[in-house]
Amino acid sequence: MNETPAGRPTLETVARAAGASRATVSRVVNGSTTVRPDVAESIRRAIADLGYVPNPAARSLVTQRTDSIALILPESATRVFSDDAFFPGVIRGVGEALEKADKQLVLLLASTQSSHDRILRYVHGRTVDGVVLASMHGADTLPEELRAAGVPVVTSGRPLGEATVPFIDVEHASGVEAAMNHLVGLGRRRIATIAGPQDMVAGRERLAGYLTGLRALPGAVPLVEEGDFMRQSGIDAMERLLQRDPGIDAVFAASDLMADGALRTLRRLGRRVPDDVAVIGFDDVEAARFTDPPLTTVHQPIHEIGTRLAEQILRLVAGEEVEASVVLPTRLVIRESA
Amino acid sequence: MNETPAGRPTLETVARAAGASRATVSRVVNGSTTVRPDVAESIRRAIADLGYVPNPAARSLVTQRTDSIALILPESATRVFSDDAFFPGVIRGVGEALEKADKQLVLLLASTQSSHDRILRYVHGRTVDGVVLASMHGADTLPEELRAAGVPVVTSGRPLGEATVPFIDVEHASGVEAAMNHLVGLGRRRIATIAGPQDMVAGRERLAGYLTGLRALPGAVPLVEEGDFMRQSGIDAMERLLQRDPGIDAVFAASDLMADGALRTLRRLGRRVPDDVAVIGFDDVEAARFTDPPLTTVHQPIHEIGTRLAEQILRLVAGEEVEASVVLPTRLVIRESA
DNA sequence: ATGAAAGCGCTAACAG
DNA sequence: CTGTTAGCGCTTTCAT
Repeated sequence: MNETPAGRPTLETVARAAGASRATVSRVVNGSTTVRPDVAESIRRAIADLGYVPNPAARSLVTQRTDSIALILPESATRVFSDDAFFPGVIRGVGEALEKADKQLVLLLASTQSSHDRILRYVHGRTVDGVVLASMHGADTLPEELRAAGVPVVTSGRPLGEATVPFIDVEHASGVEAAMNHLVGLGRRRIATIAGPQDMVAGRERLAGYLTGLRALPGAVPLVEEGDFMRQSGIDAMERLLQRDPGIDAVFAASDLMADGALRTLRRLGRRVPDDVAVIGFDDVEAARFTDPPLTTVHQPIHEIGTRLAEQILRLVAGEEVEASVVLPTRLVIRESA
Repeated sequence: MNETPAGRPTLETVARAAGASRATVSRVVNGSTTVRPDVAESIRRAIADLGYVPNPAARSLVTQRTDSIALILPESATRVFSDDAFFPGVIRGVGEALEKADKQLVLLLASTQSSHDRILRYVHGRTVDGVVLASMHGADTLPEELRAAGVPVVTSGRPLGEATVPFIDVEHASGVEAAMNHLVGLGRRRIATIAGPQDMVAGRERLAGYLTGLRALPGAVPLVEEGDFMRQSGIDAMERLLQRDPGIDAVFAASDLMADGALRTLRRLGRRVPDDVAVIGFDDVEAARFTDPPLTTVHQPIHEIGTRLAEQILRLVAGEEVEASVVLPTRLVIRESA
């Protein structure tokens, strides 16, 4: 059922059909200009007639290129994957940009620790020309190992330690500070935060932004509970926050999902939003427009992160230099919750 | 910066270092048992010392296998991608199952029409051993074209027309019927539905389930508004529904996102859920547990769809037979909204 | 402008 | 159990 009677046509097949040599056909296939127009034309016809498609394996073997890029999503990423629009958005961004460059996207899900090795093997085998790493946790050794393997790498999110590879990130802290200023301007004085995991840069920097922003309020004490960026943790953290200080009049959550969770707890406990408590999130995912009330949030250009990642890795693969880092702006999107 | 001083080690390099022939080294690499233990051992050591990793291109060239599977997400899928947990869930399922089989996942995003051709070329080039197609729209010609190309294919979701390739789907209609029975049992008599797009099987079958379920209510007339599975369309459809019949006491939405939208409209218009209007969704995405009130919904095993898809394509690629279709059960998950 | 020839790194008969 | 020998399909000098 899978037998191809005559086998797929090869360069040789086309060459014979067109009365040319393999080399010339190869030139036509690769768009060389040094082929006589009429010859090129007859070769193109033969290609169409025979339905010839180049064999990428054979091509890679000699060119040492594969024209494909790996996107690695570590465990921490896939865990959040189920209810967060961030990674799907990045995937889309990277995918679309790569498609324009006629490169393939190979998705490597590093769900378990063992897949770490598998990925390294894979990359070592040079099945891809470059790697885009959606790194998240600080302890991640993958960026460095990949770099050591000699593969072009770019990561999403600044690494926690010293950055050894180029990365794309967004202005977490300044976005949060804008949110804090907004709250202060609204007259809020008891501002709490639901922070993200402190082993991720995004979690740390957003918390730093909160602390900085709080300085605009002389004498104000930080009120922090930590979550894991997901909804349930926002629900729980908000409860703890209210227990610690029932007089909270505003809360900044480090993700929209956690902010939504906070909204739920506030509603359950009879607090009106934004009248009693103002709430601001971070991410500006689609769902933030549909919470009740709609969420004021710090927007980050998710799709652009993807396209920039793609852009950078394509440059690196082409042997060009790239900036050590690109940090995209964030901005406050004001909706009814604050 | 990318120059490898000595070039990557090849079979030949290893063979010389271990004092064996290329063939024997190849045997060791591929786990053949017919190699003398001590020889195998010294070869393994040489492999480790040199950091040898097989070149997949060279291997594919001769074996005609690539050990990778493509997952194609058509335009309709990527559009929903931004706020729906369905495709991310399927990707995870497929990815994990493939990882266990030591196969790679190549993600092909068919965002535009032009990418249709690109994909076909890609598949024709045999860069992948098989294809998993997340087909959705009825008019989709891709399944048939891929089949014609002679590549093993399995699709997610029964095709609208005649099924020409094996597929995995869920019991849409019976799940909806269970939801309808539940509503009827609750004493609801004016049951409306927010249907999905009618050019998708999921949309059609869920509507069919509604119509069938309605028959339990003698004399009841269908009340249908169509959405696109996303939140905003649920908001809008619910408004139209209420305009057509303010006395509606229950609504079945063909997706959780649309059900959430309906919840919002109902709340805005002062209807209490479930007291005045009961609401049931479909999908059982994570977000359904966090709507207000939590959504009663028809559960479909998203992750399992992914693993089954992987299982099937691996079978096909291995030359084994597979069932023409696998239809997974759905079940009603009762929460506070109905 | 075109062809001949070499070879990318690997596997798979086939001998031995 | 191991080595020799052919290629897999393509690109790329190097001649012509």
